[in-house]
Amino acid sequence: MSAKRVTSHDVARLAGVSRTTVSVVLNDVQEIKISPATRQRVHSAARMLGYVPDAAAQALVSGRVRIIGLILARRPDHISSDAFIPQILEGLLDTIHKHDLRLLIDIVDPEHQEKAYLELVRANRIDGILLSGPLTDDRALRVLEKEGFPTVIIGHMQKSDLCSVDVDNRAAACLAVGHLLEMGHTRIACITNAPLTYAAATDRLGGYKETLEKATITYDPALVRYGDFTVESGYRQMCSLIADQVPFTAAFIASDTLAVGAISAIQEHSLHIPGDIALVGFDDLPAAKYTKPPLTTIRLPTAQLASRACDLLIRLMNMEEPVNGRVILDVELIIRASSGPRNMR
Amino acid sequence: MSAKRVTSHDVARLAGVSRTTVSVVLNDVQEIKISPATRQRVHSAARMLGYVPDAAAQALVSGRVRIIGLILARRPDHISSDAFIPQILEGLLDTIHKHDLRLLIDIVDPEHQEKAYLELVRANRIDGILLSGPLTDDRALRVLEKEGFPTVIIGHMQKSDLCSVDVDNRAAACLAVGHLLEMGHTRIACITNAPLTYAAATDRLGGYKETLEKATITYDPALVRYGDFTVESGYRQMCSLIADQVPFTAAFIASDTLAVGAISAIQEHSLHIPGDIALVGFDDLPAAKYTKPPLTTIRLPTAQLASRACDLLIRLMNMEEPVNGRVILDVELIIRASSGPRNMR
DNA sequence: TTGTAAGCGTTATCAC
DNA sequence: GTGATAACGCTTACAA
Repeated sequence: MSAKRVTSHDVARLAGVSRTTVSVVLNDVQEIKISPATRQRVHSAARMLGYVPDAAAQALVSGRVRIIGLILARRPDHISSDAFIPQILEGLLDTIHKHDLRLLIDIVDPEHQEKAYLELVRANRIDGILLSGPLTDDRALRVLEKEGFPTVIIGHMQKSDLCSVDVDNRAAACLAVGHLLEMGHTRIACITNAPLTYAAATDRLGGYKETLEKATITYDPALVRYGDFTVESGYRQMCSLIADQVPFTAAFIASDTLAVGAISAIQEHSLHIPGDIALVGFDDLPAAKYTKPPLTTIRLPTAQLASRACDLLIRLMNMEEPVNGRVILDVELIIRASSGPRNMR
Repeated sequence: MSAKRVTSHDVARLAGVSRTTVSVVLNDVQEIKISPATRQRVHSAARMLGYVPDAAAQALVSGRVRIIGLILARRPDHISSDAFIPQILEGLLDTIHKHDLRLLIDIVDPEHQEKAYLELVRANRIDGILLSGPLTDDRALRVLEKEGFPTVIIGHMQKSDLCSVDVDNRAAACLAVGHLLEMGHTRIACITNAPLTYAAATDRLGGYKETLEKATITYDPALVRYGDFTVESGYRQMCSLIADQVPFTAAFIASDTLAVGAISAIQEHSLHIPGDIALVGFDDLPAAKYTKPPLTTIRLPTAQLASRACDLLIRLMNMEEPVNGRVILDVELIIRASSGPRNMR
């Protein structure tokens, strides 16, 4: 069936040297001087045979597998439409390739994340973990933290000293709502991206409240709805807002996904965006540019988040104590047509 | 730093047995009878110590790493907005988990795919390969084919006997264009999803031509444009079609991504969809449901494609010669508002 | 400078 | 039934 494996032994024999020499030459060990001639012979023998060292053998002896584990905590029914996953991958792959690492990916249900990654670690399948998603601070994670296993969170986790790379969701929400204030709106509704058990949802709602307070606008719970990740929930909650007849001229939708649903709801009620209701979303998903009208939103630097997290992780893996275990990246307000000035009717 | 690794030795000692017994018990080797009492002792010792066998050691001795490699051939600048990636992952993960496998993912530039996966194979990092994307039939791939390394293509590759799971792009295009014919259109434009060097693009264009021919409509090259994966190219090519003033009342856009751009172009020219130009897309991306108007399109069973490919691969890995090396899955025409009947002006 | 030998943690083959 | 012992392919002291 498949051709017999080429081992360092074969290379050694062809080059007329010992396996040690092969290893030394190919790993470019500086301490040991090898004559250029031998070096050359080894290299060409290796190339000729198409020799690639066995990863398992290397791992067994070195204790490192050169694989990073990316654990995505996602609800199973939301994976297929998760626009962040490709962005995270994009951010990761450059760095990973540059360091000659590989990426092992696993998606776990946030409800039962527990052992998924602990087993990866225990089996020595990965040298470090990148975590993304709505994480609960579970036992497994605390074990890793205590053991000092290289771990970086893309996003945030409460009550944890693990390294993380995140945006300031609260400040970002302030930016979004502040923009609506500037456009002259004072009755601003809010639909959260998720239930408040999710930290990001709480933070974004917190930013919303804070901005209103600063502008001495009383917080009105009647203008707030709680979303649930999906387009449908955006649609539903916007319908609910409109149906309640509590007047508002703008809305901060803490997720573009939900905003798409909200737009649909608004237009079904024959209301105009931004004339009747101005909209600001959150995330700047690829789709945001192509909604009708294009959606003003907060751009999340997802790829950079991932790439910075990866850098941090690699430093942890190399035992260089990271200078800064908590990185906060800036977001950007992307102004498009959905957030026009208040309609002067 | 991190706690010392728990080995089978530790488990053996705690259970008061030999390492062999530990291995036999934990791997549930049927041929060797172990007394229930010892069995029990081993299990509880393992659980107590949190023992997980070292993957590298297992791999070294068994020759299998229990990892599947997913190679995505993608242009680097298109990764972040590739809506297929999450769908593929979704299709894969169930099967992978069920078989206690892991997923190693790598994204390679289609231009320089060559060695990326060959090295993974040579280093024994993966037991099988899943390939997705516009593949060129490169040398590396032919080597793997000759060696009989378990490989399955999600999609299609010309001149290759590798296993694959795909849709019939030509038939799918026929479905799309046929629908437009049924709606009374006879002047139907076409924008391909990609340059014709990509097999899927050729096939879809072929289906377009075939359907017209069957309806005895002469193929008019002036109505055909060649897209290039991006929203922008969809926009540009639709502008070009409109600018040329060759009359048409409908268009088959062989990718939803491009269709989004095309919609934008049409509306910028103050034309109405479907009144002035009816549209059918291809792929049924998550966004298709939320364009304005919602996009009629061909639903690609991406997740199933991936999951079937994974099944096939696992059978290959287990040396069970697959019954059927070429699987073709059905597509579905999703009729939404963008493909209304011809405007009776 | 190069080769010899030990050991990484597991599984598999045997005697016991 | 159970326990030594030999592989798997590599790296790395250490010896030559």
